Amino acid sequence: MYENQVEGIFNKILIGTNIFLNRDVLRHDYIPEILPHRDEQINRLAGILAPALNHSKISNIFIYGKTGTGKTAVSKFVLSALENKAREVEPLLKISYINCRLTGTNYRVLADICRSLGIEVPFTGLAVGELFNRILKFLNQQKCSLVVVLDEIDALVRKDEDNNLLYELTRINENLNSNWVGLICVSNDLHFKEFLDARILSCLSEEEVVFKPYLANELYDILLIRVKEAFHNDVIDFSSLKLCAALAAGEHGDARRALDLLRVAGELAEREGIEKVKEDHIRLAQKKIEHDRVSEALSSLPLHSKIVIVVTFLLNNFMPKEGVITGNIFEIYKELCKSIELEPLTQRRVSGLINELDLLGILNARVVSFGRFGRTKKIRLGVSPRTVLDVLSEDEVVGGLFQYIPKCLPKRR
DNA sequence: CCTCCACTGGAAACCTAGGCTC
DNA sequence: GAGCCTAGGTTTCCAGTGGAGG
Repeated sequence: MYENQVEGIFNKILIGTNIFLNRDVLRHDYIPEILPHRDEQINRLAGILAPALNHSKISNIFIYGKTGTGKTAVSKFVLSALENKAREVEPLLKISYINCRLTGTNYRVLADICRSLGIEVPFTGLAVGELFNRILKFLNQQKCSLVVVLDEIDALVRKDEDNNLLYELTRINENLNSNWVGLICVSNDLHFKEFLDARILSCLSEEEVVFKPYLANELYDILLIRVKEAFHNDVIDFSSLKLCAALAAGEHGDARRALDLLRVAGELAEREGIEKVKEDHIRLAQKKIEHDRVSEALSSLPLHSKIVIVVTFLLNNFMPKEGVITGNIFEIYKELCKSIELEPLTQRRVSGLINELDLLGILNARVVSFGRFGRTKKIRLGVSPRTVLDVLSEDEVVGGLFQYIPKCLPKRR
C-alpha cells in the first residue's frame, strides 16, 4: 500500500503540477532559442567570429554589461552556432568556456582550458608555464584553433595584479603556426578597464560589444516568451508579469533576477496549492530570494568568520547604543575561541575577516577616528539579527555560542 | 601646533597540502 | 628523495593616520 502512496507522489512530479510546464526554462543556464532585444549584439558577435570558418584568426573581443543583460546567453548562443558550423566546414576549432569567478586563479583557468581540450592535468602542482606549454603543444599537434571565453574576467584581474595570465594569452599566437587563439573577455564591471595595462587592453579589445541593461518593457517581452514554455496556460496574469518586469528593471535591468522572481513565485503558489501566480506571490518571492541569499552566505562562511558574526551579534545585544569597534570584537572573539578550545587568529587576521564580511554585506564596517582615543573601525551587522540567529544557531560549532555572556564588556565611549 | 591612541592596511615571510621532474 | 612548482590561509612586522586634547 505504501508503494501506491509513494508512486502517487512520484507520478505527481512526473506529470507536473498545475503550475509548471517546464521549470528548467527559468534556470540561469538555460539558453533560449530566441533572445529578444539582442539582435544587434548577436549580429555583431557573429560578424566578428565568422572569419574563423575561413581559417582566419578572429579579432579579440571585449564584452561589457551588468549581470543579467544577456552577455553569457548571447555568447553561448553564438558560439554553439559557430561550433556546429565549424564541424560541417572542416577546420578544427575548439571552444573553451571559463567562468573566472568560479575558477578563481590563473592556474585553474589554464587547467580548465586544458581539461576542455581533453588534456588531463592535476588540480595543483604544475608550474603555470608548464600548463601553457601543454596547451601550445596540443594546438600545434592537432593543428587546431581555439576560442577562449573568459567570463567574469574582472574577478580574475583583481586577484592577479600584474595580469600575467592575460599578457601571456595575448602573446600566445606568436608561438603558433597557421592556427590561432582568439579571446573573448566578458566583464560585469564597466570600470574594470582601469585595472588593465594599456598594452594588454588594446590587444584584448580589438572589438567591443556593449550590453545595455534591459528596460522594463524589454524584460516583459523576455518573460512573456519564457512564461509560455515554463508555465501552464493562464497561470500568470498580465499584471503579475508587469510587476515582475518592473521589480527587475529597478535592479539595473537584470533578466536573471526577473526569471528568479518568476520561478520562486511559481513555487510559492505551488506550495499553497493555488493554480494562479498573483502579485503577492511575486512580492513574497522578492523577499524570499533576498532571505535565501543571506542564509546561504552565512551558512557557507568559514568557522572563524562565523564566530566574528556571533560576536558582533552579542555585542549588538549587550551594548546596542555605543557602537562596536575592532578591539571589542577581538577581545570577545578570543573569549569565545577559548570556550570552544579553538586557537584564535591574530588581530590582524580578524581585522581582515571583518573587511571580507563588509565586502559581502554581512557586516558594515566604517573607519572612524576618536582623536585622542585612536583610529579604528566601527562595526555593525549588515543583515537582520533575526536571520543571523536563525541560520547560525543551527550550526554545530557556533550554535551554542549565542548563550555566551561576555566576561569583560567593553567600556563605554 | 604637537602628541599620541588604537588601530589600519601593505608587504613579506611562513605553513600546509598537493604535485611535478630528474 | 631533493628541489622545484602551485594555491590559499595565516603570522609577523611596521609605517601611516584622523583628530581630541593638551
